[in-house]
Amino acid sequence: MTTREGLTARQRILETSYDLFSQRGVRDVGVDEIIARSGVAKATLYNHFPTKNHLVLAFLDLREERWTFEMVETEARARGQTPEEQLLAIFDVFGEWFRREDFDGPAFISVLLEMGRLHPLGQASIQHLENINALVAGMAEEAGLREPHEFALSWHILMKGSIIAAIEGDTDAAPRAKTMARHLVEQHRLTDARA
Amino acid sequence: MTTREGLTARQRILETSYDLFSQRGVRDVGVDEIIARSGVAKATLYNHFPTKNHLVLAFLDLREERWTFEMVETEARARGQTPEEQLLAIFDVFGEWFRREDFDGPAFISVLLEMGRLHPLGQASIQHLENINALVAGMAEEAGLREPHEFALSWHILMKGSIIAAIEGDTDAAPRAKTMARHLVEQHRLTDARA
DNA sequence: TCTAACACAGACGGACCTGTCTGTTCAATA
DNA sequence: TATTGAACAGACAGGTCCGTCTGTGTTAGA
Repeated sequence: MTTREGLTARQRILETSYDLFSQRGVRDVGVDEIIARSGVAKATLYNHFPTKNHLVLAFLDLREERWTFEMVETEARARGQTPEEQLLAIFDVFGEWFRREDFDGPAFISVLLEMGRLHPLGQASIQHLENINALVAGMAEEAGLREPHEFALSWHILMKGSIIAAIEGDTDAAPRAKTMARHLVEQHRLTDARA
Repeated sequence: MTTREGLTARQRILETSYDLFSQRGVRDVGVDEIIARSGVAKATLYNHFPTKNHLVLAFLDLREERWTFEMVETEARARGQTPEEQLLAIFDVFGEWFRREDFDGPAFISVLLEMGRLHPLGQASIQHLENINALVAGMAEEAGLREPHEFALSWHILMKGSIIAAIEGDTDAAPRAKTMARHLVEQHRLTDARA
């Protein structure tokens, strides 16, 4: 089952796909390149993933696990003492992500724009984006903010906008978004008077 | 030079490309489809545009003319009495754009994500996005806001974020962004006390 | 030792892509 | 009328892509 490096063929395929898809997009990377790079036979790939679309779906799931949950949620929760601070820490995590030399860009948004919202992969991406929304809404609820769902939708605009800005080259997109995010939190605090 | 419908071959090619590229992205549409749809010979297309990339560049220029200037700038300026109102009116224009049945999504961001920031088409898209930034900065200057360039970068985050949210399905992304935009304006007003 | 499951290697078909090429038609102009 | 430039029509080459297929090797367990 396992070969050199202690990874199964399926794992090697998925790891290679993760790297290539993240860096260059799902349309620019063909199965032949994935096969060559992961040192796997074509039949093996198609044994584990019936079509390329299935492989992309597996990639998106893995992306959610690593990016949404391990990088964004776990890191943000670890950096803040209070739920409010944890929310704001998302943009500190973003700031470091934006500056990494291997900054890979937004997988869900890229797939959504590449494939369109009607395509199955676009639909899957929308679902993953909604999961991010639910995550933010949950943290807003923990922070005792009012209208956590509406809050999350606005918050997510800041997240997505700052990511695109970072790709464009704005290296300070994260602190910029964080400032706006702070005002949004203030607007949603129950104890605060409404503007 | 001109044929039926009074359009030159070049114009027909560009109009067809505009519709197809806007709706489905530059990677999903091949030159054969553009030829068939615009009723033009292949040699004619390659007479006017040396490569497909040249055609995409012409599309991006046309997009800037129609979307950035005619739709966003002109409409926003027409709807507001004061420069501040004109800035905020951008999100009213967005609100109507998002709800149009032929809402076509963000061309510059899509091409940037599809091709990558190093590709010539990605570079061209970044340039067009920076032109939007300059436009916003100019309007901020007219409104007498402090730090118009920094303001524009934050403002643009709201624009881009709301567009992605709209594609995702958030039909109220525009008013949501407008609320945050209003607070951003307040933060940059000279006459206002800082927080 | 034999067998069954898995993985490797790579050819192949059919569809698509971009860009080039040949040849024809048509309209304006000299 | 003759010519010239532009566009039409479509075959074609060279490449890529996805997915199928055949055949070989390797490993684990009965």
